[in-house]
Amino acid sequence: MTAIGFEKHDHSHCIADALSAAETRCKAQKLQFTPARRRVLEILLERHRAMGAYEILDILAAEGLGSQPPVAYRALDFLVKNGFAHRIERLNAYAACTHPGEQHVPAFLICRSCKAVAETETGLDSGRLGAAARDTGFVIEKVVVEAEGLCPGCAEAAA
Amino acid sequence: MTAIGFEKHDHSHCIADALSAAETRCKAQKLQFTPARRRVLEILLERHRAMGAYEILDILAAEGLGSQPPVAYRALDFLVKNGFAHRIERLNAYAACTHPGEQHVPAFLICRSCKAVAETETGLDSGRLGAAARDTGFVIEKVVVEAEGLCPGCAEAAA
DNA sequence: CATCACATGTTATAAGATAACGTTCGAGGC
DNA sequence: GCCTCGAACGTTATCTTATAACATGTGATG
Ligand SMILES: [Zn+2]
Ligand SMILES: [Zn+2]
Ligand SMILES: [Zn+2]
Ligand SMILES: [Zn+2]
Repeated sequence: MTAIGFEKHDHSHCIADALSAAETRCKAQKLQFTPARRRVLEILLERHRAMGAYEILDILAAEGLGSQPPVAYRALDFLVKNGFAHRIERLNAYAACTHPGEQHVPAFLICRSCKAVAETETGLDSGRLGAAARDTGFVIEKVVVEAEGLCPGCAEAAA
Repeated sequence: MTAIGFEKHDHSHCIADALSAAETRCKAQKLQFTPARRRVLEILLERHRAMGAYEILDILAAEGLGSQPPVAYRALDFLVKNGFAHRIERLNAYAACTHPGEQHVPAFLICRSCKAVAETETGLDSGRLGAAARDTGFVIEKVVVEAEGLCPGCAEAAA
């Protein structure tokens, strides 16, 4: 039982499921799901939270999968580029995507107290931002939407 | 004439206006608008774009206003905390607020080609994100909305 | 087997940010 | 006038995050 998107759930299987789904998709798209890449995704899925590159690197190093920064950054670049994980700008951290494969614009709810991160989604033309872009002629290619605040649990504890 | 929000305008006066407005507000709110803080805001207004802390520090250093990182970071912290400037997560950079004093949630349009940054605004409950937060009981305190793409000028040049 | 693309190993360094500690200086109380 | 306090500042050192650059391995293709 781990907090995911602020809800509890038994996810003894969902790591394996997500990994095998990733494996399948990599095969289909001729992407190389190498041991380091696979292990980094697995780490993100296990922890089910945002993790810094160096935090991940520490784990890889302890397991003999490499000890230099590029090892972690290369794996993360691969995962992010191919939609298996997201970078969370606000935290300089990374988290496994909760609905990989589907085309989507992720948005995050970040608890400033317990550091939990939930992924939800938004549109590329997120409300007024899209309107502003259309007004000015700006062509949006990517949108970062990250909210910071208190998750249900921490909000209750604080009240 | 400088690009502001992707439009051209003569802003020979707007720097001075913004500075005196800041001065007035600081006086009213008993905030100390010290030389370093004032100069950093002025630098951001002059350049009218997002600038890194070290880029600003270089200028301060050349002018004898201090040469160590905390000098720049302290001034920027003050400006951001009090709404005179914004931090742009995606760029690890800072920009003067284009409508200080007014309570608002800034959103940015960032040109990946020419690096221009335009500030617009959005709501705290930005569309689907707000809905997701309400569904889960998450309490949003702050929202980061940053879009990356091509400004009108660069989009045209690329077409 | 030659070649090419891609992944990896490794070293070094760049870029961004903060911790910590002492000093200065002005406003408000005595 | 003097004391005291807090906010700002000066300075040193260090920490975190990220990338440049170059050498090496390896599997697919023709
Ligand atoms: Zn996702
Ligand atoms: Zn929480
Ligand atoms: Zn603003
Ligand atoms: Zn542009």
